[in-house]
Amino acid sequence: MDAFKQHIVKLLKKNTQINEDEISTLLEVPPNPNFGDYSFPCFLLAQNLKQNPVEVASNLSKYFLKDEFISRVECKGAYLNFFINQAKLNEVTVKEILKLKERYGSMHLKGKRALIEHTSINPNAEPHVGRARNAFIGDAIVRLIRFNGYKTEVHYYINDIGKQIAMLVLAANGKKPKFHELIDLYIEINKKIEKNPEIEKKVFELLNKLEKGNKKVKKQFNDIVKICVEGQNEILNDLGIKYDFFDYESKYLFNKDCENLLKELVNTKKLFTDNEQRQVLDLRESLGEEQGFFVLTRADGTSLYGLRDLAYTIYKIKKAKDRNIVVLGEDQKLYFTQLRAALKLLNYRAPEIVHYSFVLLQEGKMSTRKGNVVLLSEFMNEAEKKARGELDKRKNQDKRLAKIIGYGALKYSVLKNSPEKNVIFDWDQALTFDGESSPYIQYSYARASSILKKVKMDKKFKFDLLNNKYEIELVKLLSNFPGVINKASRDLKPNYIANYSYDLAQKFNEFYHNCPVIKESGELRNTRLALVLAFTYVIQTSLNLLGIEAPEKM
RNA sequence: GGGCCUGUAGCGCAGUCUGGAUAGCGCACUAGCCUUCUAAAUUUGAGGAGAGCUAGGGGUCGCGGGUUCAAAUCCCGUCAGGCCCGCCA
Repeated sequence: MDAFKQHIVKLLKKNTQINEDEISTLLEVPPNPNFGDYSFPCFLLAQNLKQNPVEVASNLSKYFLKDEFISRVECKGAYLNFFINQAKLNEVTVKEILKLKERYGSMHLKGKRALIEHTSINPNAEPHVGRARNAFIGDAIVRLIRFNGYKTEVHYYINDIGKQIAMLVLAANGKKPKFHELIDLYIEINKKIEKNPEIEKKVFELLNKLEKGNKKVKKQFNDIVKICVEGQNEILNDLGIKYDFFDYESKYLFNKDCENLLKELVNTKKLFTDNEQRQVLDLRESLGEEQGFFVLTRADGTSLYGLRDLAYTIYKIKKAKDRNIVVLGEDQKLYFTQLRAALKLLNYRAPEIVHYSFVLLQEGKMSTRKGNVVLLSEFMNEAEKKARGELDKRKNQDKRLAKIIGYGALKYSVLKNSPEKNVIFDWDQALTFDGESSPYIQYSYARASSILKKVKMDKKFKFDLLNNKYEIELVKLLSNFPGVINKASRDLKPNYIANYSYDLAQKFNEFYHNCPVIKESGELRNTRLALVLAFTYVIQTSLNLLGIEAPEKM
């Protein structure tokens, strides 16, 4: 509807002497379609003119005539309501979609490059559903910016030298555990350490040997990390989530990056050694007394996570030409502002950040250490099982379909929520197949596909025939898609797309119910078929952007 | 103690950035419809299934104040939940 809005803005500018940007923000979509498609509130203008707003609206309305884009203008109270030429919108929208197909809605950027790091789960056990939130959001963002034309590389950061790995090395005791056994080992060793803190000393001994380059210890760490990374990746791949680069934290420990970085930081004059012999960056200028200290090394000079991550982030900044994005949990908010401030001292532009809040359980927080988690693999199995059950009821034998539907439901239940909201995990809600869920959306696509398979479309359209409220609302929503993509990409919020795709599916189902296609004939049938086809492109695109497949039959 | 995020119907959410005309949606609940083209069932009727449609009930937009012609939306305060605050990652 952009062309229509621009047109109205121009007309208003001519007649009010207000500048375009201001008109554009004032111009709104009325709450009720009976009030038109666009509405201009005259309160501000009335204030400037020192006149009654209702009179201003009524005077202004005289200047607007019917034209190619506008069918009529009405005033209602202090509002000037514009009704657009629906036949024109139908034609512009449907033709555009049929021309661009699955590219419709893209921002069509050229020659841009983006880097995104997401998931980056600690390699200590199987991921739980809380961690999956990072992967789903990250993957959806990757799909979104790729769709918009960016050449995109996806990174996964592996904290392969942490305390947790040392604990697992100790727990494994020279054996090579299977991936699914790691979580129990991890819980067990945590319990042991809690009972007997002496064991923790051994953990630090291992870490120390590792940092000094002890080959045997290095290999033990590698073995555990490898099992973990492979296991995690298998699960994520099964969900259709892929990475281009796996970046190992150890690389930044063993190469000279951290050392060089410290030298660079000396030049900022903000680096000091505290009275416990740690190297600390003073960020009080931007972050205040409470949170202004960013500790980079231990007393013995070995690096802390912050320093290694700073080195890694700079490496990414140098690779990312246009957009550099990272997805992190809400627990890292303060940490990230420190990182950002440190980068600023060095004149680097910090990555764009997407924070998400934690998934909680009814009984409280999830903790891998304590073992009170819902594992992602468990969630996936349940989702597939439920979908299988539904398919059996319908005597559908398609093997892949259970995953498409089950995993779709699971991803959708995570992605539909705004990332900053805490979510309390609930099996029934997470696995719902009705209402606001991905099977509902997929179903609408399947219905539309089925129509298209049964009849052939002639390209004899007559767009003014799409004139009942179901058709009109469907076209309008389709025409909003590029705007939704734009916003989602600006704010890095896949939930906008999730919410949109549900609205669209709902509008289609209303249309489906009220507007027969196959039963009709001639131009009406053809034009409706074109609308159905346009719908399938858009709904498929939006599902794909969430990492959800759209099946033609279900 | 300090900082950031969240609070909208019994439950789960959208709307808050960019203030605007009766606060939307889903689940659950009540009453209908089913006609297409997904699936299943039936094919006279009746009934069943459904991830389908329509309508209905249900709201102090956490609470208090302020700004404004106009506040769920902006500002201040307050309460509740989540996250963080120097050798974890």
